[in-house]
Amino acid sequence: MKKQPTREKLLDITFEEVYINGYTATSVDAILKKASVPKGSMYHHFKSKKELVLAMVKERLFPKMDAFFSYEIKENESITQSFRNTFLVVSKNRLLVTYGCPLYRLMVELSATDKEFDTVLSIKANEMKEGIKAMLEQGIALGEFDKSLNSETFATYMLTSVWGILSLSPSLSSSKTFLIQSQYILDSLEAYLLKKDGSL
Amino acid sequence: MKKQPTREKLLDITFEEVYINGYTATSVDAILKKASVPKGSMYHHFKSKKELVLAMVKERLFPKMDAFFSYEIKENESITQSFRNTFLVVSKNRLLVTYGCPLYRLMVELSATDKEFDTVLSIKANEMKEGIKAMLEQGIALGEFDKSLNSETFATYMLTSVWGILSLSPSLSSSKTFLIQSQYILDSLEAYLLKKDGSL
DNA sequence: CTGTCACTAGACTAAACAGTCTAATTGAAT
DNA sequence: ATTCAATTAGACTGTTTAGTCTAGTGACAG
Repeated sequence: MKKQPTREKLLDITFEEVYINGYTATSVDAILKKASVPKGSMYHHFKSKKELVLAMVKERLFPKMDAFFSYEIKENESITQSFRNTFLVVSKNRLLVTYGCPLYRLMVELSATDKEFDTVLSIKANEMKEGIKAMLEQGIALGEFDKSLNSETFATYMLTSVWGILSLSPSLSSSKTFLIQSQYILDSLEAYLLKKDGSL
Repeated sequence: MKKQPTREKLLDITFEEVYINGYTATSVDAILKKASVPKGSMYHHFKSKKELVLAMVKERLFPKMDAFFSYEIKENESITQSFRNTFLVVSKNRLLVTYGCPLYRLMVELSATDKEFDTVLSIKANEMKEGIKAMLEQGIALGEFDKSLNSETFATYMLTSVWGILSLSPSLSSSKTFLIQSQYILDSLEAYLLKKDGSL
C-alpha cells in the first residue's frame, strides 16, 4: 500500500465530500482533515477551494462519467436494448441510485449562481446529450426509429428525466423503482418504433 | 403601501434567497439586509436559521405549490388533457422554467444530509405523487387508461422526470423545450391509453 | 397618564471559514 | 555530500458565520 500523491488524494476526497454534501457545505478544513493533508500542501497544489473543486470535476467527475457511459452499440443489439442495458448498469450502482448523478447535483446547486461552474458542467451535460442523440440518430438510420423522432429534444428528455428520477430523496429511492421508471422512458420511445416482424 | 409585518417579510425574502442560492449559501445577514430587518427581530420570531427556513417551507413554499397544482379535472376533460394543461401552466411560469422547482432544489441540496429537511420535504413530494396517482386512478376508473397502468410508479415517474427536466441549467432551459419534453412523458402514458372511437 | 409586554435595535461573541506566511523537510540532480 | 527546487507543515490572519445580549421603543390596556 504505497503512499498516494497528495494532489491525487485531495481530488479523491474532494469528490466524495462534494458529491454528498455539496460545494458550499463542504469546507476546505473538512477535506484536509479527512485526507490528512496540511493546508500548505493543498494551497501549493490549488490556488483556491474553487480551483480544487474545478480540478476535481475535470479529473475525477468527468472521467468517472466517461468510464460509465459508452454510447456504443454492441453488435446485433438494438438501440433500445442498448439503452435498456445502460439503465440496468445504472440501477446496479448503489451511489447513483442513492444520491443521484454527481454532475446533476452540482448543476442544481451552482449553475444558477456561478457562471464558471455553469459553463464547465454544461459542457459535459451537452456532451452526454450529444452521445444519446447520436445513438438515436443511428437508430433512425438503421430503421429502428421513425424519422419523425426529434433526436435533439428526445435525447435531452432522456438525460434530464433520468437525472430527475435518480435525484429522489435517498429515503425514497431504490434500484427497483429506478428500473421501472426507466422503462417508462423507453415506452415514450415506443411511439417512434418501427415495428417489423414479430421478432420481439 | 402599508408596512408588512416583520415575520411575513422575513418569510418572503427567505423564500426568494433560498430558492435561488440554496440553503447553505444563503446567510442570515443577507436575508436581514435585503429585508431591512435587524437581527434581534429575526431571532425574536425564529430561534435559528433552520427554523426560519423550515417556517418558510411550510408557510410559503408549500402554499405556493398548493395554489399551483390542483389535481382536479374539469368537466368534459380527459385526464390526459388535464395533465397537458398543467404542463402548459408550468411552461408559462418564468421562475419555474428558469430555476426549476424550489421544493426539488431543496431536496437535492439537503435530503442526503439533513433528516429533518428530508422528512418535511418528502411529505410534500409524497403528497404531490398521491395527487397525480389519484388522477391516474380516476383515468383507469373512467376507462381512459388500461388497468395494467401502475399508478404509483407512473405518478412518481411523472413527478421526478418533470423535476429533472425543469432543473436544467438556466442557460439551457426554455419554456418551449419544456413543453416538447413534457409531451414525451404523455407519450409514455399513451401505451396505456384505451383507444375508443376516432374522437381525438 | 402609566405600566406592561411584544417587538426592535444593533453591538457583541465565539466559532468556522478561506486563505497566507515562513520555516522545515524531502528527494532528485550534480 | 551538496545544492536546490518542490513540497510539507501548521501557526496565523482577517472575514464571515450563526447566534446572544441588553437596552430601548411603541402600542395598547387599565
